[in-house]
Amino acid sequence: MQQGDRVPEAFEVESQRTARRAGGEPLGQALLVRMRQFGVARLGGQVEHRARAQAAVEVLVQQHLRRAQEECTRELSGTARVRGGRTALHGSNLGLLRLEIEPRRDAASARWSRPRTSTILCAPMKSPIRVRFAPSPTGKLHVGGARTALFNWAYARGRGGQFLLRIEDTDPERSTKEFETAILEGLRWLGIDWDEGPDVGGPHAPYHQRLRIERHREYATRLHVLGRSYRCFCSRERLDELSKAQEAAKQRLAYDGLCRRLPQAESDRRAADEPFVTRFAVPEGETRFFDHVRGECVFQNAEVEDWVMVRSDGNPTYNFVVVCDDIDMEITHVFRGEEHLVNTPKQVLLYKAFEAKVPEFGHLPLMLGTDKKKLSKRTGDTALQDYRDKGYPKAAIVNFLCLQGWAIDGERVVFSVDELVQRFDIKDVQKAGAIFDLDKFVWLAGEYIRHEPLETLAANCAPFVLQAGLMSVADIDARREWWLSIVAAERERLRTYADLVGRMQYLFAPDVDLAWDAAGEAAARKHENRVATLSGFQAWLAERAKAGYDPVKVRDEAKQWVAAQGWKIPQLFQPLRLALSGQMGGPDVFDMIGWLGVERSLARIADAARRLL
RNA sequence: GGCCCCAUCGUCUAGCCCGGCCUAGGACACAAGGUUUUCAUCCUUGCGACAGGGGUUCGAAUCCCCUUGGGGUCACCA
Repeated sequence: MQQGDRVPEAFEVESQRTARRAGGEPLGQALLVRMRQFGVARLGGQVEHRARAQAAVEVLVQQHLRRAQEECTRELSGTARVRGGRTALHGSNLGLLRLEIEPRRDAASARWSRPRTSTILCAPMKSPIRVRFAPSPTGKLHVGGARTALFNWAYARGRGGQFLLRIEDTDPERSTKEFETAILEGLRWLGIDWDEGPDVGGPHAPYHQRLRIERHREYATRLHVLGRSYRCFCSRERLDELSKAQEAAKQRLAYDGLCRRLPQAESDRRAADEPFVTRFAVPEGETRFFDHVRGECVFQNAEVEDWVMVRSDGNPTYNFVVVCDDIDMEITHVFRGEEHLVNTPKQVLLYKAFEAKVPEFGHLPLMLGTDKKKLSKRTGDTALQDYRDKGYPKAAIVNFLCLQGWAIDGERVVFSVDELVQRFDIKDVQKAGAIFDLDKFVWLAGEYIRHEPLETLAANCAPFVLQAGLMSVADIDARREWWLSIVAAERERLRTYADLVGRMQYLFAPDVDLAWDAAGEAAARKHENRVATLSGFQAWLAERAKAGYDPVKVRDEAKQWVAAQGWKIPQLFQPLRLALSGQMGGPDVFDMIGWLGVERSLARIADAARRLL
């Protein structure tokens, strides 16, 4: 698992939730659970909340036992029961937990293990889990990136770890401050916060990769001194020819290592007046690493080329700096998109060259377009901003993004961010790529809208109505009741906040020659006596409204009146709906009359009667 | 093409690691019906999958192998 060659000294900590998410309840001292039984493994964990301690510890122990089993199948087999978990958490810094390990059969020897008990020592500690999201400000925040950030964040928050943000702006050509700001803003909008980052600082500042260049150079020098890298003087031309020849010979495309064989003296001499890049000298053998999504991964080093570490202009490349920064920032878990899987052996080799602890990885499945290829602009909106601008509720976006590659339990679809944090585990993410299911996204957005408190919904819709120029802030304030009743009536038809604009546009249109949609007009025209009913109703309403207009009363009376005329309900209502709104569907027509006012309604009915002849 | 990854309803997924509770569960979409002044919501029902082939086993969606299919990646970009 961990390099496949040793059992880690202590496992990374798992915890229930961070203090800040504990819903205002008082928290106990953060405790580390350390177990030293079984002769082979120590299991670590962190527990925070007293009331939850028992359950938390139990979960931890189960999880860690399971991992320990994978780690050393022969030595360890069993499930643990935790007793007396509370004793560990009486506000003291130290505590003891007793474990009972049930007997279990060892598959290899077919022998039963002895039932055992074990004691765990608990001591406070800083959570060692540190994850990061490292976007490159060369474009808007991609929804896939947003999901990666979300998973990293949830992982950290769910177990008392730290989440940091680092801006990978080492490509000066394409990086812009605007994109950087937009990305930060987008993440924050989603509800993601970071413990360390470019704007909030932190003990490992700076968090702009570009500003860490001196540090990167130190690392590069160190590697050079170690003899793990070498200068390469090969010209572009030679490299081009090389790959052309390799392609023709159907060989793999890779640097052939010519300069690796250069004597040191010659390399030093040529370095004085010739341009060169620095390549990493990939050793022989194979490289293993643990991936929480895919399990143990093995790559043959022979397949990894001597990649360029430092460019001819002296700037290090991505694969190099990402490792330097992750080492410096003490990153313990690297969760990122699957496209980075093939970069991983290069990076692992670097960690080893620096004799640094290799983090655990987790390569998230790609988000696919309808063409089953990596989600691109060709097959739909890819930027988080696009969905935000279209008025998708952010909780729906978060929820939906998580659903791409992860499921809370297979039954439930709608869940909150809190639940995500509580339940998310990297090991539960799907290995296969997920096609971005827009239909489901739209449905989910509607689901959130339908459950939002009315005031909140109205506030969320308002910017779109404002932007469309339908109303001003002053209008909304002045006609608050009116505005809210419209939102309330339309909500079940909304899938995005922006949908409201189209739904209520008719209220602001002129009363003559209102735009009609085809389906609505067709529905109205299929009634032979449409003009008669409309005109009849117009007269009735004009008369009736003299006594004041109350939708509830008028609705009842109108229905009776329609029945008395011997008409069928749709004969009046379909043309009437068209007359008022120009649309086929919509809220109750008497509500519409209320919103429009009797005066304007009568005008529209008269106009429709004329147009429907 | 080399290397790597993946494979359950049309789509998102549960189950797979630790084989029997699976005549494979949920959700979206679709279809039918009900409620309704329409649209929508809501409710009920239906349709619908373990890629194929070999093993291992008393038993495989679950473990192993092969085939097929899909994807990723092969920059002095991140």
